[in-house]
Amino acid sequence: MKIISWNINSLRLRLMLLERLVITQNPDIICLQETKVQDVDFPMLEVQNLGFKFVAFAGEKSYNGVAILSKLPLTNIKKYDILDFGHKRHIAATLPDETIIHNFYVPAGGDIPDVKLNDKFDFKLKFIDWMVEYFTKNYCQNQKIVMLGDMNIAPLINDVWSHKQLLGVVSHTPIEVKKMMNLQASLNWIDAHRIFVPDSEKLYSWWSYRELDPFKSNRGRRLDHIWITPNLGNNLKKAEVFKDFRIAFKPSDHVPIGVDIL
DNA sequence: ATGGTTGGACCCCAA
Repeated sequence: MKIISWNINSLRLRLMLLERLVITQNPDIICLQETKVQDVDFPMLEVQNLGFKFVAFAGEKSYNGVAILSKLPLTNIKKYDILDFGHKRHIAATLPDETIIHNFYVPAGGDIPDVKLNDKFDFKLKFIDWMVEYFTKNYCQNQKIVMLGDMNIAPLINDVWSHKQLLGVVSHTPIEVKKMMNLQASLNWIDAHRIFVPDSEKLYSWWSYRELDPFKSNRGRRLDHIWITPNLGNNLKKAEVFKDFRIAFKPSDHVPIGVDIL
């Protein structure tokens, strides 16, 4: 089973790129963030024509929005309005083999890494706390969970182009990284991509639109993640980053990332 | 040290 996560930054604008992803990678499941489409305008026909019979989405006008596109039946679909901000940043569903998929779009957190000066940063930190509490309280033994999405945090030194220069930049500040480590510890989550790419190697999933030639300057960050519970560890066969999508025509600033799980 | 770009709505906000 191949599962892909992608912050698509407008689903309707990038249906052609989504089609390319489906044709080249043939995933069973695609989890999207920043769909930027309210539910009444969701391009259901287009998505079904790409082969996804089972679709779950939670969207709003202009901002946020998440979706799960699946070739396998989805049951027990859940959408949480985390911290009651009215933001569509979470959707979850259960697969036929009982594996649960949680798709998150964690708040970016604004520019100033200070909760007293910046409400958005406060929201981001509390959002991660909510995730920790949710998984701690709701986990049942032997449950298989895939938790993925745009976490908007690059936790490791080699998840950013310059650890030193980004220590004060929202996405790589010590306080966020600590929160993310708390979350990782909550269920002993496995960071799928770092099983295959050692911590000593640079690995990115996002490059700013403000770079003229993103791969030349290569000032990337790994903001997108796929984590699995330890009981899925032996089933994890591959983890990929589809870098080419960053230099496609009209790209998202994030590229799709994927895992193969038996 | 600063500004650079994009998407979607509206005359700017969030990223």
